[in-house]
Amino acid sequence: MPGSTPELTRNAVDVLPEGRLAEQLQGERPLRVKLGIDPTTADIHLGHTVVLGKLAEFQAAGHTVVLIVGDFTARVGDPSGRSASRPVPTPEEIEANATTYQEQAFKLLDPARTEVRRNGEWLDMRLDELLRLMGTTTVARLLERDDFQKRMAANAPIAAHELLYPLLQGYDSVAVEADVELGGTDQKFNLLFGRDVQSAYGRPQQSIMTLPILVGTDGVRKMSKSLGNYVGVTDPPAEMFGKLMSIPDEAMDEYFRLLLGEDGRPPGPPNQAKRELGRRLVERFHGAGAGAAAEAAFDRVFVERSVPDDIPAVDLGGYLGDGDGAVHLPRLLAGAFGISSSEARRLLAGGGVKLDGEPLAADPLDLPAAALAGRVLQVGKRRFARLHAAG
RNA sequence: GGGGGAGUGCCCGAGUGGUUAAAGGGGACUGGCUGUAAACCAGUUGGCUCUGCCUACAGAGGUUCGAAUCCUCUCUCCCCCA
Repeated sequence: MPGSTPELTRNAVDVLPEGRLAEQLQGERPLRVKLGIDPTTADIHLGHTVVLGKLAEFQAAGHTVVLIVGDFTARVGDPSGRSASRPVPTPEEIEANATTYQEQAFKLLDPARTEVRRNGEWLDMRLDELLRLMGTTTVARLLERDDFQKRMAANAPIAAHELLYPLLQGYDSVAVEADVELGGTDQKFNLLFGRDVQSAYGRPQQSIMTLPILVGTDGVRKMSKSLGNYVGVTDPPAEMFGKLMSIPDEAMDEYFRLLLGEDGRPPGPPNQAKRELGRRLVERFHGAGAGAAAEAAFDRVFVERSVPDDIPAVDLGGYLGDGDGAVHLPRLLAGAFGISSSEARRLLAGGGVKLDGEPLAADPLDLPAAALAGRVLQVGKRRFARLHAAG
């Protein structure tokens, strides 16, 4: 099969066992390359796309991608990198997420060369089958992983079912006859464990490849929805561009390398490089032309300090006081921006609220609707609302 | 099953009867500077019909003029023994 080892292993951290992938690539048969994603949150973010991008490379080389949507494993919760058991999403949430995941994954993957499977197909097994699966390993093996060692050292709980996670993920590999499995570096234990499960079931063992974990927009912690430092692949262009502009300079090299396949960030002023990063990633997810448009919109707001094109409209009608035609600002701000009215008061007092670009005093908390209608209310640098007269 | 320890605001963590909406740190937000970077400076960080009121220190009840702090029961977690 085509696809040279050096190309396909670019950016990889571990490719194990040594030399195995190269052998597999010598074969005649397209490889079955597996990735499992648990639909525990609604969005795929750029961090996931590091691995998805690698899968796309395998596809381009003629191999088959097996994307496993972990509708069943989502109920267990992957302990990887976790210092606590995670909250379990409801079946409805899992189902909703599972659907959008496929859509989002196809922003990078070729649907024609992707086999999408849900692991509920085979993991919802009889107890005797589960016992057989559990019998393939030992408690010591399951506990030897780092995250558990840390939890034990910290006296943090480990739920019994969490122990099963690697077995279940490994069984996925048996079920789909995976030749290769990809994952983040935090998946190394699970991926290697899959090999043991495969061999216990008399199947050929997969090789594994781990890829670096992308740092979030804060430049410190890994990108994750729950940490709020993520860029979602479905984020609107302006938001995506803006988030990318806010990453620390130090993170740029990594973004260029892992997301764009470059050797690092281009030379020149950091600001220019970051703009290029933003443009190119927006193009990738929103199509040609979207990048330049997002950049232009960004400049209007942050360089020219003017108001973005499409901002939400707020009808003053719902905020009028008792008959006197006055609008209570805290309530208006609360309704328009989804903050509490107490927070709105604080922002007013701190000079964080503007009307048509002019700071709004906290002194009169009630303003006549006539003084607000048609004007633009702004909180901080990036939250806007256009006010409309009642009616 | 027996014994011991612990549960505080977004997170960590101080506080063991009274000026405690609760020290300190982190994070976040706002303002300044700027490249929506970093660093730095300043402010804010429970809610509301906001010179006041309400809710809050796992939950419920109780003692007290007054409780996060004392008592009882419940729930959850950790450790040791079995």
